[in-house]
Amino acid sequence: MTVAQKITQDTSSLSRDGWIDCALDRLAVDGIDKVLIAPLARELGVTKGSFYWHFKDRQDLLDAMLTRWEGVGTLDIIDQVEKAGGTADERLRRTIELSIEQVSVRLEPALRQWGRRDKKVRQALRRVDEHRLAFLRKLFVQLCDNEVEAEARAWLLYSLITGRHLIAAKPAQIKSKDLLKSCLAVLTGG
Amino acid sequence: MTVAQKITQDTSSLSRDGWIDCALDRLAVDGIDKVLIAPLARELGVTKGSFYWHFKDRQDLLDAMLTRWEGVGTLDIIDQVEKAGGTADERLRRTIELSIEQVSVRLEPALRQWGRRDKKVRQALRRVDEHRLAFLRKLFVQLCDNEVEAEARAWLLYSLITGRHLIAAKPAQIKSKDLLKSCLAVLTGG
DNA sequence: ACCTGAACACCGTTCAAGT
DNA sequence: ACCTGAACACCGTTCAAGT
Repeated sequence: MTVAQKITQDTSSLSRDGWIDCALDRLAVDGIDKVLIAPLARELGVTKGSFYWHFKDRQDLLDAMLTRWEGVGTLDIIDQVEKAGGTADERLRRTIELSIEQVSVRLEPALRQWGRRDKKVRQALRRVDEHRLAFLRKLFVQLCDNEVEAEARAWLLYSLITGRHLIAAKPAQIKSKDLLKSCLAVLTGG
Repeated sequence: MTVAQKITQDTSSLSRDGWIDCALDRLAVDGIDKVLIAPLARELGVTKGSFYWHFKDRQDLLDAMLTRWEGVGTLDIIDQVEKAGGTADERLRRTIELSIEQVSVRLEPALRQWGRRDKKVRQALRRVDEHRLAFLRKLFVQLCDNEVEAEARAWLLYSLITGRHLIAAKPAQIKSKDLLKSCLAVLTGG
């Protein structure tokens, strides 16, 4: 590959990435059905026709979005926690702290809803969920020394982390920001 | 109101209900953004124009769908459990059994995702979620005699009930159908 | 290589016209 | 009272034509 070709390709792939970035923002805010070519084109200052140079069709863009999501920002938390080390208890506390700080609070629920209709998305989610659940299970096994109980605790905590934003109520006895901590205390102290 | 007027109104409201039924089915299967007038009209065998006799616009249909959802099928489980009576432990077990049997497994997650974008939907969900969480909290208080801990347990269980369908993994140590039961055992046995 | 512009089918909305 | 049919704006997709 010549330098000219490489530069050209980099530019082209930057342009593709531009569409993907824009589309992921839209997914996080409005859901997959609002990821529309015409509005994205307006936002990027080009015509819709130009989209079809970079992508075969709308599905091609959706596939690229999924690949991007699975490639970055899904394994960060586990890596960070493992690198920091500590006891199982400390690792669990660090995990929920990082879950709260996490930026993709809006992206992941949108992706989960998308996954209810799209098999490829479901499969990508399954890989991520299994990895995270295995991590949590491993930590709970060290605390309760029982595989079945550890699995139940892992599912309870992971359901709370992933599902709490879909529950519209506010806790009555606990401050919202302390909810995860109080729940973890129940799961580790029991 | 004359009988003729009543009959006319009933027919009209049946027709409105026909659109709403159809739309709720579509919501459950494909999400709110696939609740489109033209496809619904085709399914009902009328033109799109007729839609605008029964509804002001698409938003009017969405509002009617929400009202219908909040009116029916949200308080059933709690009513059934309370009517059957029993200890707090028995009531919790009945609650999760009925949650598993529940038909609206697909409708409610779709509605929750819709709620992330629509304030009215979020408010309706909040009323339902608060009612259900208060019910669970009340039962857990009888078991652990601690308001904060009861709240944490209620959130853990409710997150699992509402959020488990969005997690794409399958439990490794537990059969899928026993997951809720095993998790409840952790929450009541601790 | 990358983009424009026009074309076509489809959906939301309106409204005059039918029965 | 209830529906049709045509109209218009908007989005997905294609493709010939530009640079």
